[in-house]
Amino acid sequence: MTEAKERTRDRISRRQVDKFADRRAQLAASALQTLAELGYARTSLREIAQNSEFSHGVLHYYFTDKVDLLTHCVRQFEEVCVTRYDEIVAGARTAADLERDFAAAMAATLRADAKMHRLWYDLRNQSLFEESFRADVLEIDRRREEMIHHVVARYAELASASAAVPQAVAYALLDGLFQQALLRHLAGEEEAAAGLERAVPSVLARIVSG
Amino acid sequence: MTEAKERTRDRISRRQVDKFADRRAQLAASALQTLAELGYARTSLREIAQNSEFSHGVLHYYFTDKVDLLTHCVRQFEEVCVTRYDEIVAGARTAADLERDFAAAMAATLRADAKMHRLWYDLRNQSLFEESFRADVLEIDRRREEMIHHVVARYAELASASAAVPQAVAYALLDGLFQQALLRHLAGEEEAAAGLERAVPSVLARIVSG
DNA sequence: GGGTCTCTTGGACGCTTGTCAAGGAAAAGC
DNA sequence: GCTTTTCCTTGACAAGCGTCCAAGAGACCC
Repeated sequence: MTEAKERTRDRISRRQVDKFADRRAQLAASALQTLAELGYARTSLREIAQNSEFSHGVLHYYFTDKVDLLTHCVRQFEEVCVTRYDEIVAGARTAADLERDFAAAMAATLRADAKMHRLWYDLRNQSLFEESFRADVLEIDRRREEMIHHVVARYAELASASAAVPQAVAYALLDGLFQQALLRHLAGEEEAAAGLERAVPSVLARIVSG
Repeated sequence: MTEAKERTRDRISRRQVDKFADRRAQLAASALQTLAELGYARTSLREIAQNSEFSHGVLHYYFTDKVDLLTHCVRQFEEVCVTRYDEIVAGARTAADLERDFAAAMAATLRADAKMHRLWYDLRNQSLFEESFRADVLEIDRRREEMIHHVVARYAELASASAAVPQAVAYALLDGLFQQALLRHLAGEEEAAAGLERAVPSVLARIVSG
């Protein structure tokens, strides 16, 4: 076999691999949309297929089984989840800036992505019952914790203070705050996001000591 | 009809009502046990019946349908959930007492009732997708908030300080802390409860200003 | 343009689910 | 003790599930 042929074959097989991966991603996106709408408990493969442009049989061409699909979904979800506050941290010039912008960003994502967030909590909870996703879920949670840590650390730096609680605790507190706001928001309480935006700065101030 | 007869009939009908309610409670208890074990998504009526001493058909004698049963479960769950820290609040003589005992109690219930707690979070999350339980779930959450408020208010009183955040925020923070500890505990992390016990006092101190 | 390989469809399977009804067992009433 | 009422079991049902497969459609190479 000539080198040219080998290169060609590589290119083709790479293209196939990419196409395969792309379709997997596309189907996983449809699955995530369905999950966000119906929740884990009521999401079926047929329902997922119906939210895509394919028929239900194709799912078993791209995924070995349901767990494989859902695991892929969780991993794909991660990328959306985890880079949300980076630019805010980078852009803030003062502690007051960061406080305000971070609170506003949390409120904004609560309003805009409520269904995705409820899916996240659903999947995280599911991992308490099913071993299959647990590793991936914990990995995402770890990254979320890091994401919050960046905010808190930068905030402390700008405020010439230092974090007063471990980063795991800081994450737990802010996540609890957000989850409670999500609960209210999805229950129809109009002021839920505004309440979150008001609460975040005071909490942020309290978890750094200066 | 004589008065005696009326009294007798009342007594009998009351006894029947009580018996009916008792069996409903008994079946709901089996359902809760099953839910705590399998999670909402994988709990079926047949599975519930198998965890009781009856066959699956009886569930439709005591409950009109699955939603009726699960709603009853949620309500029944409430009573277990909500009185947990009352005696600690009553017994504490100093702020340091309360801090220590409350943290210890949280760690203890995390260790002892982890499966019940994961069920609670599962049901609360489910209510974000299904309207049916939402009202009951929100009511329980409101009571949990009050429960936490009692602790915080008493703590502030003993410390001659005042609560520095709204009670909804205090609840959100402590619940977030607990949930994160539950996550770690059920993932097999041995020190999760100990970590919670260590974190609670510092958080408690920070949400009252003195 | 015929043949090969990739991709997709739609139907079939075995199983589980919630629901229901017919009938037996047990208890209550007289 | 017989009848009536209450309670419980068993088996059936339609629907939905995850999974698999035969076969067609389409892309691609020579």
